[in-house]
Amino acid sequence: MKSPHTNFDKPKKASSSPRRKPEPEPAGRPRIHDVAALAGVSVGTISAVLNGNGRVSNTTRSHVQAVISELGYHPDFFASNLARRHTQVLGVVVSNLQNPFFAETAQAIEDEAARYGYQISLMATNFSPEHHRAAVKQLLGARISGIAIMTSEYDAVARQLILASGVPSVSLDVGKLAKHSSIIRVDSRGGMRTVVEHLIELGHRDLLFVRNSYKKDGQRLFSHKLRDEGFAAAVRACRVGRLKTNMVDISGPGADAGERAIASVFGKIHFSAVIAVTDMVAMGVYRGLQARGIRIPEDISVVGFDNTYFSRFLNPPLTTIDIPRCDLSKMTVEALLRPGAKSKKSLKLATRLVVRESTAPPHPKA
Amino acid sequence: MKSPHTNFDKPKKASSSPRRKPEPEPAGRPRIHDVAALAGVSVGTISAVLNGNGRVSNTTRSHVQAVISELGYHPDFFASNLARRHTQVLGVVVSNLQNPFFAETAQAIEDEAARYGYQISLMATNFSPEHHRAAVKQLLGARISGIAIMTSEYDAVARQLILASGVPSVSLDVGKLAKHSSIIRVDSRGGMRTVVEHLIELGHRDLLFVRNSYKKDGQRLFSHKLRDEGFAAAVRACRVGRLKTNMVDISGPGADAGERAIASVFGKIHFSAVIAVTDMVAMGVYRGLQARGIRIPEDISVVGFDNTYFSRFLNPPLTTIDIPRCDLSKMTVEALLRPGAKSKKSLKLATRLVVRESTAPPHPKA
DNA sequence: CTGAAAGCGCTTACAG
DNA sequence: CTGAAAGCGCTTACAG
Repeated sequence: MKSPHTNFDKPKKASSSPRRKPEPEPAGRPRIHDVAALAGVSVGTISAVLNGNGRVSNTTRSHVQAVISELGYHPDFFASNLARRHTQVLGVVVSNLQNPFFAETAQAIEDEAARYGYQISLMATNFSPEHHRAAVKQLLGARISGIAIMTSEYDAVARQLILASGVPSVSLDVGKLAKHSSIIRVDSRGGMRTVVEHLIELGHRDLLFVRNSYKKDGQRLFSHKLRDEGFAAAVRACRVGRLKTNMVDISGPGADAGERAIASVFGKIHFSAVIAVTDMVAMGVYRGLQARGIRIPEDISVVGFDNTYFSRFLNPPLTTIDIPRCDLSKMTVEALLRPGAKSKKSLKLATRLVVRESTAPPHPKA
Repeated sequence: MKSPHTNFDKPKKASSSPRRKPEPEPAGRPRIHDVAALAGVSVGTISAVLNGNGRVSNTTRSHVQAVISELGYHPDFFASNLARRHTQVLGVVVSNLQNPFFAETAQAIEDEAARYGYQISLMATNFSPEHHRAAVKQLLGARISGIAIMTSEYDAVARQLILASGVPSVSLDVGKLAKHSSIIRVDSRGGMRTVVEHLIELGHRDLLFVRNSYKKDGQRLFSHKLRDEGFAAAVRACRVGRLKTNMVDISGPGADAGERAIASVFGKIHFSAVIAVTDMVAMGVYRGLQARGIRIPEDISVVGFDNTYFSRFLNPPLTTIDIPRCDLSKMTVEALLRPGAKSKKSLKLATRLVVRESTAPPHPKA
C-alpha cells in the first residue's frame, strides 16, 4: 500500500536510457524537455510561453502552443514552484467542512482568491490542535504565499510557526497583531447586543443562552468564547427590569449539543427565548423544542448566529446574526496579498441581525 | 498585487553571499543544508532521519532531531516531492462545498486517506465544466498519486486527461472502465425503488418527483440523470393500480429549486407525496410546503436523497436514502491506492432507505 | 527574440 | 552507519 506504483509482476521494459531510472517511467508524461525538442526550440523558450513572458515572438509562441497541446503537456507544479521560489496559492485552514459556516467561508475565499489568480489549499482540523498544527506545518512547507486561519480552535505553537516563517497571515478573532499578521475581528459583541435588544423589544425577559464552548476533548473554542462574552456584555448593557438569563453549555457537535441542551433544561428552567451560539446549535435547539411539542416562535423564540445557508430553510426560518462572507473573504485575501497595507490596525468585521420568523413576542401566558 | 513580496521602499540589505540572490532571503527559513551544518553531518543524513530510513544510528538521529526542532526546520514540500518523484496526496474534486453531501464526502475521504498516510488536495468546481477541467489539470500537474472525481457534472476532456496521465482515478457513477480507472456506481435505482415501494406501501398513489437536473447554464448534472432514470424505472416496476406520477424540473441551487418547484405546481397538480432528488431539494420543498400551511407528513409526505447530516434535524426529520459515506470513502481510497486490485469490475455502492418522520399514510380526504 | 546554464531544496542510489 | 554527487523538472538572469 505504500508504493502504489510498484508492479513486480510485470517484466520491466528495458529502460530506453542507460542512466539511472529506477522504474519504467510512470506514464510517459511529457517534460518540458520533450516539447522543446519537438518544437525545435530551447527549454527556456517553452517556459517563456508557458508563463506569458513577452520575450517570445508570435510565430514561435503559437507553434509552441500547438506542440504543447499536441503532447498534452502541463508543467510540473513542484518543479515550477521550486524554481519560482513562491507559489500562487493561499493556505486556508478551517475547523470542519461539515459545518456550513466553514464550508461557505472557504468557498468565498476561494472565489475571491481566484480573482487575483491565486488558488487556495484547504485543510480541515476537525477542531484538533494537533491537526491544526500539522496543517500549518504542511502549508508552510508548501510555500504558500499567505495563510488564513479560520478556525474556532487555537494553537499557540502553530501561531509561532507562522510568525516565524514570515508568511503573511490572517486569523479570525484571535491573537495579537504582529508583523505580516492581520486579525479580523468579528463584531460578536455587537451582534449579540442586537440580538438581546431585539428580544427585549419583543418583550422577552427570560433568556436561555445555549453554548457549545467545548469539544469532546475538553478543549475550549476560541470564537465561542467571544460570543459568550458578547452575550454577557449585552445583557449587562441592557438595563431592563427583571431580565433573567440562564446558560447551558453542552459539548460535542453543534446540532447534537443544541438538542441535548434543551433536553437538559426543559421543564427545569423557565425561558421564553433561546439564543444559540451558532446556527448549527440552533438547528438542534429546534429539534429539541419541536420534539416536545413546543412551537417556534409562538411558545418560544429562537435565534442563531452565522446566517448559514440553511438557516432560511428551517421551519420556521431562523432569525440569526449574519457574518458577511463577502466582506470576510475580501478582507482576508487583501490582507494576505498586501500584508503591508493595513495590517497595523486590526480589521473589524461588522455583523448584522437578520430577522426572520423564529422570533416573536413571548406567549401571553408564559 | 502580483508580487506580494516585493518591497521597494526598504533598502536591500547587502546580500551575504556574492552569488545570485535576487531578493534578500524571505524570512531566513532554514534549509536542509543549514541543519546539516549545525548538526555536523551531511545533508543525506538529515534526509534519512526526516524520512525514517533506518540507516542512521540512534545517537545521530536524536541529535539531528534536536537540531531540527531547535531550528524549527520543516522540509520544503516541493523540493521533496520533486526529488521523490511522487507525492502522498490524493486529489479530490467535488462540485460544491456548500452542499453538505460533497463536504461530508470530502471529509470522509480525507479521514480515510489519512489512515494510509495520504493527504488530500480538495478542489471545488462549482458545477462548471471549465473549472472541473482546470482543477484536474492542476491536480495532475501536482503529481498527485490518485484522483477522485466526486462531482455531479462531467467533463469528457478532463476524463481524457486523467486517462492519458496514467494516474489512478475513481469517479462516481459516470464513465467507462479503463486502465487504472475505477467507477463507483451508486445504486440510485435500488434507492429509488425502495422509496417508491415505501410510499406505495404507505398508500400513496400520487407522486411528485422534484428534479434539479440542470444548472443555470443549462448544463445537465450526471448524477441526477441516474436518479431520474432510477425513479422512472422504479415506477415502471411497481405495477400498482392507478399509480400517478408527475415531475417538475427546476434549475438553480438545490434548496431554492425545491422551493420554487412547489410554488410552480401547487394547486395545479395533485400529489400526496414528493420525492426530492436530493436532501437539499427536499429542504426547499419543506419550505415551499410549509409556507403554504401544508403539514408534513400529515398532508403530504416528503422524501429526500443523500442522508446529509442536517436531514435528521429538519422538522419533521426527513426520510431519505443513505449513501454510506464510510463505504464510499473506503472504496475510493482503496481503488486509488491499489489500482490493480479490482478495477476490472465496477464497484457497486448500495443505498439504504432511512425512514424518519416525513413520510406517513396519505391524508384520508386527499 | 532566443539559448545555455545555474539554481531551487530536496532524495536516493552508489561508494566507502 | 555516513558522505558526495547526480538528478527531479522547472525558471530566470545573463549573454548573444
